[in-house]
Amino acid sequence: MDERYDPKTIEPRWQAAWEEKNLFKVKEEPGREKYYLLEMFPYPSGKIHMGHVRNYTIGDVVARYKRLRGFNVLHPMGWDAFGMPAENAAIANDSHPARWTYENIDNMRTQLRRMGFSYDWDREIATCRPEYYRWEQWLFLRMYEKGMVYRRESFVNWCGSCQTVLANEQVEAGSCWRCGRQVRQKKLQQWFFRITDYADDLLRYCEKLPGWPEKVITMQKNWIGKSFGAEIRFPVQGKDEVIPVFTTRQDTVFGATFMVLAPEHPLVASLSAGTDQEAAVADFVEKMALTDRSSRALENYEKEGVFVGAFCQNPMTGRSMPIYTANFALMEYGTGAVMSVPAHDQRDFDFARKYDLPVVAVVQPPGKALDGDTLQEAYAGEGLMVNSGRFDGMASTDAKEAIAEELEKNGLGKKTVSFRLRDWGISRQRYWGAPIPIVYCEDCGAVPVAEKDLPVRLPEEADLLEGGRSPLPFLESFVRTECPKCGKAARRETDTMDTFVESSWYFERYCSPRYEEGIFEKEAVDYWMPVDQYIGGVEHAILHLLYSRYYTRVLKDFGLVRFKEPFTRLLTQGMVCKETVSCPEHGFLFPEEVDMQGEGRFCGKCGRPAQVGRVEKMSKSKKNVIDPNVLLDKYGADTTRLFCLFAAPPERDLEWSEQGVEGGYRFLNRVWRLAAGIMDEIREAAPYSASADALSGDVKALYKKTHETIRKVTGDIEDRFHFNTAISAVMELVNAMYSLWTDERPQHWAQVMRFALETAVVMLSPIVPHFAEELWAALGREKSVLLADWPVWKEDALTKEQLLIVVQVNGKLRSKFTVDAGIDEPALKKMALEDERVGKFIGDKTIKKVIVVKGKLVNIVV
RNA sequence: GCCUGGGUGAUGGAAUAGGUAGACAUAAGGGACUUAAAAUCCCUUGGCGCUAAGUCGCCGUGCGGGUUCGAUUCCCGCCCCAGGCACCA
Repeated sequence: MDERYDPKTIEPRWQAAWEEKNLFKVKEEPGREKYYLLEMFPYPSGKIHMGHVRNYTIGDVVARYKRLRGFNVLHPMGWDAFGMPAENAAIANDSHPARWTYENIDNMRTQLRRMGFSYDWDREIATCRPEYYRWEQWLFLRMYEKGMVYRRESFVNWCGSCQTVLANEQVEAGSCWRCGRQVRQKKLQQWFFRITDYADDLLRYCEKLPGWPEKVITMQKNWIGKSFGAEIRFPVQGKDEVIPVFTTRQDTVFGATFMVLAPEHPLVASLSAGTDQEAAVADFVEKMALTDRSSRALENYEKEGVFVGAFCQNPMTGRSMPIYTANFALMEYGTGAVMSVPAHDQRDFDFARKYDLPVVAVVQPPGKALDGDTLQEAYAGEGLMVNSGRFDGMASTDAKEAIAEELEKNGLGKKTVSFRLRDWGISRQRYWGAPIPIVYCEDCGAVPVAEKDLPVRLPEEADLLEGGRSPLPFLESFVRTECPKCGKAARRETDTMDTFVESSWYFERYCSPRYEEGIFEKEAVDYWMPVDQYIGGVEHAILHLLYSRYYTRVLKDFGLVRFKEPFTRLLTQGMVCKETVSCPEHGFLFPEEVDMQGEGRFCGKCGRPAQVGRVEKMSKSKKNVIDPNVLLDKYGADTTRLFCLFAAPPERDLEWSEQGVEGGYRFLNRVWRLAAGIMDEIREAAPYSASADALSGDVKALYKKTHETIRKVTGDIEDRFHFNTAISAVMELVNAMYSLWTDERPQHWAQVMRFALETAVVMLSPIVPHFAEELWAALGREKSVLLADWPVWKEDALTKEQLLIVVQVNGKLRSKFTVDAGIDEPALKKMALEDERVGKFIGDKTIKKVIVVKGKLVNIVV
């Protein structure tokens, strides 16, 4: 073998060899146990970043490990290829979203190949291809038939000068990010998936995802947000109208002194019509329409509202309650109307004090009398009922139940639950997405496209219009069609689907990515799914994962899959972080713009001292990024992979460190030097596999250490994915081999060294695959290390003849000694008590108790 | 405000079931090799104190309590950092 470790020559060679022998290509093998390992597929933004490198390295290690354990491993990769950045880039570069996307895919695929990941590239998919999204459209039609999709009016952020919708992150301080014009809320007809029908099921199954991180489960639960309460009906005075409200505090209904409606509530306009409040209400509603949602939801947003000019009646007290419309009421939650109980809700309290509305306390904390007129803040806790008619004196928790019953009995309301989760709006007034397969006919209305006419192709010849507007509504060749029902001239839907739809089922498509007869091949999905291990960033903990869980339920309802939960185990890896460096004049600096002089940092542009800022997530805007290509050029893929795994356990944040990378590179060189140095002597030796008893001294110790390392590494990878400690265990083994690499050649030296080295190579192979292949071949192995077996430790090689015993006095470490493993408890106790150093601490005190932990420790209590 | 993590040497991190705190690595220092440097190999390195030498003493896992023979680990209260949600009635 070569004297020098040279990743530049060995890495491309092994990548080519794997590809040539199709080593990562898999198919269903019904008799063999499968393992589906999936990493979240990337958006093809142009370049792989360190976050991808880390995510896919973790996944690749698990995939390769499971393969060595004998599993039939599915490990695919593809592209989440629709979405807005392609449109923005197309405008910026005067290009086309399709061209931009496909070029990026080619570029990123090349980068991923350079990393040596074990993907079955034959299964690659790009969601922007019609062969993919046609099945999304097909499922949309099935869902439409079943009423799982519907259309209604909903608000979007709208820029009047760009004539386009804006995503929330494109609204900057209430104005369009591109032209600066004030954004307004515009009502549009949009398509929705009825995800709320599954809210309860999605919530209930949160308890049945033991392989998911606790924090993701709680995030999902909170997002679904189930709350128990009651719907109460408030009649409007002098009109034949009723305002239903949802409340979780029906026990406080006697304290409801006014009503608040969301500005978008239909009754706001109708109730104020003809009153002297009409103009004021209209102004207020218009003002709210100009305020974008995100700033309306800000914490210290001042509560404001106007009286709508009408009153309703508290069904329990008969009290006349003024009706207001206010900014803090949300149309999307509950019924869009709030019964306001200022004494027991802080928002209502703030509002009541501002507009001088009556405050009536109806729940009193234990041993305290509340007075609505002098109250300083709302009391939201439990207590005793007062001012509540026949419920007075009852505990408020009991009153909740009793009042709900009373309301139900009198037809004034009922117990109910409400969810925070809303239906999933999937319409995007955008070009670069999957067309929604609907046609609008003057006579028949919205009509689904016939199945035989799928896919509805996105016309790639279209160019974006000024301001980034979608060209689809203006593209006659696309829009003009015939009604599938009556054949008359009709117009196509020009909205496209939210890209979260594509990513909600791609993992199922991977099972049979080229299948043309249906959304997927039943046998393939039945064999591979569900995903055994899913790995990705925590930023997708809510939406992507919730949508995928929902979509899988829909597929199950259609009998297309047999399971409800797509991902058995989930790992959310931490972020990749780095310190920021900024210059007082030039702002944030890229690492290559910083001059390092010892500890000092200077701006590469003006030479002034630069500020070293906090360690933060790598991002282009903070310029604290490292280009993986630079690492690949300098150190190679194996070192890059090793660093990502060694510097931190996967779920924690990883702090970039050039020295850490150097350290990884140094370790590989160290192993290489050892292997090259002893290769001639061990090449012909058979790896030692007989009993440890036939060995002695350091050779025996190394043999045992090797078995211990196998156990440690296997446990770390199998149970916890703690690659950092697995690697450190191999480092220890290598250090042990170094200390045996002297001029001495005791008996069995070559066999044991070979065994240790070979074991280390196999265990390192998931982590640094090219490196491992090279050493494996140098050891004379003809087949790829991918086809090797994961090493197995021998229990009898782990047994120790000598044990280190720790002696404590009153819990403090005072002495240690080694004993024969066979020693019995009384003898051990005796040895501990007779120990000289222990004696010093016992002195003439009386021994109260002696605790013996077998094989480990003796604690003497005096 | 609510919910989740987390806080351990100079640094990244280890301690898997309550049992030797600091594995492994980085950085630093020393030595060997070299004309020299780099690379490499070996050694030292939590803090304080004492010593001729240490299998020496004391302190030490954010802070304050508790449980226990024994707590980085379990319980209670608090502080700080990161992430998520946030007028959800």
